[in-house]
Amino acid sequence: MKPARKTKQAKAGSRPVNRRQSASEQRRKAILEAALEVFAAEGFAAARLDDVAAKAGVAKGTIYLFFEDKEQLFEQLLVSAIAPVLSKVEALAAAPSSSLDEVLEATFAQFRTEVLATPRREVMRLVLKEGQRFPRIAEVYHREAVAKGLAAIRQIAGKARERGEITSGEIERFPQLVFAPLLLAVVWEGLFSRLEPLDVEGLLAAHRSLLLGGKPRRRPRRK
Amino acid sequence: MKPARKTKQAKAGSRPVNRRQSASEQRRKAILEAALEVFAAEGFAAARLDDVAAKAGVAKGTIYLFFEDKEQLFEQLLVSAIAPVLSKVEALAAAPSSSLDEVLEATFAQFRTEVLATPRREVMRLVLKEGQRFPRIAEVYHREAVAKGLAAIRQIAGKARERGEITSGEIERFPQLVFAPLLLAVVWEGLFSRLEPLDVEGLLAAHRSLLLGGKPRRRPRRK
Amino acid sequence: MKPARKTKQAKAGSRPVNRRQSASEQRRKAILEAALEVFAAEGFAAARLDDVAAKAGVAKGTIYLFFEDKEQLFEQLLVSAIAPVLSKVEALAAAPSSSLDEVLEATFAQFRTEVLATPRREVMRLVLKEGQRFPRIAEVYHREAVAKGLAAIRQIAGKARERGEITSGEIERFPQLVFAPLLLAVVWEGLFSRLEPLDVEGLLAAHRSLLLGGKPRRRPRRK
Amino acid sequence: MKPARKTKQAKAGSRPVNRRQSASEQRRKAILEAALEVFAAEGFAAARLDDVAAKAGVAKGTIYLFFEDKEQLFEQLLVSAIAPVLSKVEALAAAPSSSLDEVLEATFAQFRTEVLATPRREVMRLVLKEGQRFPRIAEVYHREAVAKGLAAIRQIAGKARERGEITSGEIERFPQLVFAPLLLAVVWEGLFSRLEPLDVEGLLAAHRSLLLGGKPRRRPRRK
DNA sequence: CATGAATGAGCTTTCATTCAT
DNA sequence: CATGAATGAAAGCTCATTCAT
Repeated sequence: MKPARKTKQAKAGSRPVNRRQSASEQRRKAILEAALEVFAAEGFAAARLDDVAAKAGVAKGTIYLFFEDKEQLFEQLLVSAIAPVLSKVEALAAAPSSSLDEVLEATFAQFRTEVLATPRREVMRLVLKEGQRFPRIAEVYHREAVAKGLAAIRQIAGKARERGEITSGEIERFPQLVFAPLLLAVVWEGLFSRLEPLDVEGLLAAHRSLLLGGKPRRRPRRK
Repeated sequence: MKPARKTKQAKAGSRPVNRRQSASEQRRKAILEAALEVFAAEGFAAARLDDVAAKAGVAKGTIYLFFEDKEQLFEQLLVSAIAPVLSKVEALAAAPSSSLDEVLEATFAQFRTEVLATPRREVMRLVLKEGQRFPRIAEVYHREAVAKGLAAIRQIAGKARERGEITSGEIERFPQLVFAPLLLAVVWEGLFSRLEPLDVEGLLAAHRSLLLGGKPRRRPRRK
Repeated sequence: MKPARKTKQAKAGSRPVNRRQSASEQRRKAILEAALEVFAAEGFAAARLDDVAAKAGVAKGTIYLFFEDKEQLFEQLLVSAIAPVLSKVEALAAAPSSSLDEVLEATFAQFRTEVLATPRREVMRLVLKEGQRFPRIAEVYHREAVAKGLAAIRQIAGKARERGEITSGEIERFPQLVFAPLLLAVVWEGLFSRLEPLDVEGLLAAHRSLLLGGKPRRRPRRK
Repeated sequence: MKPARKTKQAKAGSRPVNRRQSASEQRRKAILEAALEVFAAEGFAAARLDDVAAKAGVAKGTIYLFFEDKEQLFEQLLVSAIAPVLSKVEALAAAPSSSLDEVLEATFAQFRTEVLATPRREVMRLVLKEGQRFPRIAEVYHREAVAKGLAAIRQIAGKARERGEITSGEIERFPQLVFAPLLLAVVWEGLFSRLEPLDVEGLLAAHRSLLLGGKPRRRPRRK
């Protein structure tokens, strides 16, 4: 709660103040980015703030101008990274006409490009790794990402059943089943891709096929 | 890899030697058990060998009679815990006649009773959490558990397809899809069950239904 | 010793300069006052210049416009606080006619109102606490306060002996004996008054009685 | 509460155990002695545990085997040093026949040899310096030393008055007056003896003289 | 002049590892 | 073999001091 973005003069638009603000904001961002890298590589306990500072190009003490302590840095890092995820998935859920297969394909594709291929995948891994020791993080992730994602899947599956695209209610009762292979992909890429690469696109296509009762309508584009 | 398991001569030796060995082996077991508890609760970096020693009822120095250092203890702990898992799954795979649904039900049930309900679930979580930082562990887990498990699933799915129980080859190409909800269950129980309990049995029943193309033959027993 | 008190031209200068000077002087005073509070509460080493700046209502950097560093601030604070004490005691010593008892009563009363009841008591405590680590402070205090005070006491006692009010030369040889209970009062109030309140007025009255050989002439006014 | 002097086998009197115990006790003593030196020289806040460890001839971590943290070390140091002071003064008070002057002379002499000339004088100074920031220390010092000392003085003065050696009740009402020059001596030697040596023996002799109404019976031995 | 963000040396504390007993 | 006291490197955090604005 220290550098509480003093918005005074925000309207006057005076350059120096803005420059200051954005410089401060840039520093904060740099620290968060560096922290994500280091925490992702080492885990919370083994991460050294020295490394974070070095990677961010600031002095050790500077971190403490923005964050109370190591734990706060960690939590704020994850919380701030988790929050903005939801919107797009919910947008997909709200999209009216598309078939279930199309929605799933779009969703899975988005997951691959927006999560698996970006630093966000590290955020997800960190939640997996440290969520048990940082209940607040597990809560936030559940509230902001998991609950909303599952609700969206339920909604999508409900519409699909109404349209007759699927018959059983399994997905509505256990929307986690739709997500499970995404989780597996994140974990696999972190642990085993070096030993046995995983064709995530193929995996998710096959998953869609299963979800639709073995009758996929669209072929996935091979890369 | 120093004190390389002087086990498995239990029957051959003279009594006093055996007693010594078994006393030593008990100590080793006690340390490994304590280590699993502590590592599971704290993660590798935050775990203190003081706590391991206290929980195991030995002096701190004793740990170093059995293990080179903290890292060796951790790796041997996981390696020794991973090894014995495989046999039963492979036995299931080899069982000739049963239907796919039956094999899956038995496998999932076994996973629930043998992994989810036992300390082995902590082993799996530790692999998830620390596998990236301990490539050797990821390797062992992949070789001993993942690869064998996937091979077994492939084999089972192959037989089922030959028998016409399923038509598509998705499962054979991506046996990970069969395993994904198990992974999800392990993760969910660690992170979210406090916030939103998960009916694992129901989840896995629904999963089986999906894998079979939406036509399950057996109803899961509700508890 | 850098910004050496540009005071005492208050009357001669042109107005704007004066206003500037007095604004600067006010800042300096504010810093010194804040510093006294903080140093008194925490001691030199534990005092934080952040707190001083906040209490003084200036930025941290401003302190360095007036003082070279923390140590200079501390020394100048004490030196400036010690200097002005002497005059009044010396005035008392010079007062010709009054009896020893009267002079002592006046002196002790003055000590109670001018030191014990004011922030100056903190100055004295700080000298006690930090004088050993800051020899310059001990020197200044000795030169400006102790030596002059003892000389005054000697002078007073000399006159009293000439007048026959006292017979022995103890006080002249050890004027510290006159001062000792004052010191004790300062220390006691800092450490023990919470546990066992001290009637300082009574103490000093009794002390006067002893100094006069057990024959006090005036009764102290009870408050 | 860590090294809780495990007295097991205390009776068996086996050498090794005793040696161990005394080795541990010696270490503890060494740390306490070193700590007294360092704290006395620097004050609590400025003292570095590195220095304490070096002076004690142990590693930094060793301090933490005996004391929870810096503050505990400081408090235990003072508390343990304060406790044993009382006995001798109380013994003097109980001594039946001696004249007040004799008792005072013995007491003051003892103070000079047992406090002023020993490290105990640093203990007293530390209480003066840090008692305000460590109320527990002020309490202990008040309870163990001050209160008992004052009670003893009161008792002695009472007997003296019964015997007609003194007439007034000042000392009984304010026994602090007897102690004040001792306090002054401790402070003076710490701050000013370099600038102006103090003949403590003479001071205390003169003080005795004043306390007795100006009629001392015994001449102090000049050194 | 005044500011306060930034710095980094320095301190306390922890804990894996060693080794005399 | 087993112990656990001792070690000291390493890490988190503070705060006097600086300097661009």
